[in-house]
Amino acid sequence: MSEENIYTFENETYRKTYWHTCSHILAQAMKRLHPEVKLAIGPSIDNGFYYDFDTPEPFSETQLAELEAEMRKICKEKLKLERFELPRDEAVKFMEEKGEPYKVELINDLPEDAVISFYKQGDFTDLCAGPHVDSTGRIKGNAIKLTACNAAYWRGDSSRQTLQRIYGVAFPKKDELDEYLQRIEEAKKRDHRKLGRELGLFMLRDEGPGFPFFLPKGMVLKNTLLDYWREVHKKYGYVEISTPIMLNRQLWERSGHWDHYKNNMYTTVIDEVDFAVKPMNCPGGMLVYASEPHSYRDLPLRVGEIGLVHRHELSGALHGLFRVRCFNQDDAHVFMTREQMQDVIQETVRLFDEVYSTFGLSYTIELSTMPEDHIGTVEEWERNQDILKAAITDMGKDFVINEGDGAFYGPKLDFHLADSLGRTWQCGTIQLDSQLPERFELEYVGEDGQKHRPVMIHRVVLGSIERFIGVITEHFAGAFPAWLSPVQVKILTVTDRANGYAGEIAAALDARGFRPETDLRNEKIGKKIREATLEKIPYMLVVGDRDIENQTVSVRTRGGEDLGAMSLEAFAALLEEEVRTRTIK
RNA sequence: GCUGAUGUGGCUCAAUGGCAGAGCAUCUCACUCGUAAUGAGAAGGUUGUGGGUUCGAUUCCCACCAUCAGCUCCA
Repeated sequence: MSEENIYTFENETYRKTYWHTCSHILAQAMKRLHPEVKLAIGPSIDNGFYYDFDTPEPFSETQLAELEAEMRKICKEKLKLERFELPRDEAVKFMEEKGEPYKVELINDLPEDAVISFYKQGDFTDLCAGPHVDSTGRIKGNAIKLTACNAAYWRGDSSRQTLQRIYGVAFPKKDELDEYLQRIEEAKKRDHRKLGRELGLFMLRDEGPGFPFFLPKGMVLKNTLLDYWREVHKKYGYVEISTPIMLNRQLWERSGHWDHYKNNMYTTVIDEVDFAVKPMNCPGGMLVYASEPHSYRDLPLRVGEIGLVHRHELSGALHGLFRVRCFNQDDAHVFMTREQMQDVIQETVRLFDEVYSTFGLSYTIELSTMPEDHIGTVEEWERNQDILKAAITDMGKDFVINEGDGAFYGPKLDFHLADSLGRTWQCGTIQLDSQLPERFELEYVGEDGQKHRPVMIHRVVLGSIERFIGVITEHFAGAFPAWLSPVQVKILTVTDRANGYAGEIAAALDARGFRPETDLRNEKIGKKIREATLEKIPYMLVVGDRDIENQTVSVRTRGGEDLGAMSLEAFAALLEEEVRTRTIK
């Protein structure tokens, strides 16, 4: 294989190495221009690289441009990257002499047996495990772009000092960099916050930060989504309940939420009793289960709830519909025997697959394990983690482990979907829980006539309905499939002589359960088409004298395709089929 | 919550220490038109909120609120 082929960006390992070297070049440029700045750490990341620096002031755009220029210079200098190792005490001394306290801390925290390696390029040396490309000349200087400078905590710990993180991207060719930047620009156009306003789906106001308002069209979308949700869940044997939005403190103490999450809960006092607005639906669900005796014959018992929950998220974390303080969870609790656990988990994953594929969404799975702050024994946790792992492994699914990120009551499988910029958002989750049944003393009567304790899963597919709407808005760039589209057909009149006919068409479509709208304005047809297209309405029916005479509608799609004149019957059949099969176009 | 940036009609964006402007949207009038923007006119603003500096603040300063990017968090 030739060298050209080894050093290809298609190869993820090489790409990461390339970016890693870029971060060292950035640090070297920084040291040349600002010798007083302390170095922290600079890895490659999924889509580029960054380096954290300790400096009192953030870097201005001008300074970033200067750094970029210096980086280009370093690339041209073709400095060899040379690796060497030092014993721990010498490594510490080396970095102390260089006046790099962060590096000293990193070295000191390395495990006893760690190999402590450095990379030297010209006059610059950095602590680094590597690997790196062999020379700074490998890096294409004019395809490097420093994209942002933002604050980040030293070692990700919010109680420690704030560093300045400089982000960058780099490619082997200038064209590829331009293409990448172009793609980011394009992606911004499908931002659900922008589309949400343009399409009249939802709004956010200063009067209620993090509390979204749904507008008429957004409400149609939401309700259509919920209709679909109910249809799927009915098929999988779920029943639906609704539990109160506020419950007393005693209940939250019993569930453990008061101890673990009080700071994120909205509370109030009613008749001198503390109440909390629910941040989760489960305690209410426990009460429903416990309200009557259950037989093993009833299990697994699948109980769904579209529950409105409130959580006091940090102001800085709010983000359109992706991160809000009040949202609807498509929650469900499945109560079962221990023997049923694997089957129920797999059945749930199949349900997830069915739902996500309806939207053409792909996901990644994370298995989150026992957090420090947990209830239940370690053995119980490990047993439950193993069950989750076995269930998805058996289905041939890949997953990554997210150590210590489980819910306080149990391990979970999280299903992440990506937004327009490739940022991933947790939507679905399956949480295995044997703690709450214990705390709420849930029981069922077994075949043996004795009382037993069930186990349960907490699960959401869409996650937060609000977040899911945000995700699919970006996924479809606002051009929802016809079955979901708030307006499915817009009837556009050529002249006002067609207004009556347009009204009849609309009424006929409405009677068949479609969602039509008319545009009877005294405007040119070109303008009406343009606006309906921008509204991303799947079908436009142009009606004029000719159509009245022939009793037809002239069909155009939002994609600009002219399907020609056809009878209303023919069009309705076409749309009906598309809606029935939930076709994605 | 932390660091930084931003906040001007419904929307997108100008401008200035001295009368706040455009396009789109809205309303009115004319045009009755066949597949991505017809023309003319009108109306619409205490420049996020509250203080301060100044003869005068939308502009400069401070605080707060919200938004944006990132960090942290996300049961």
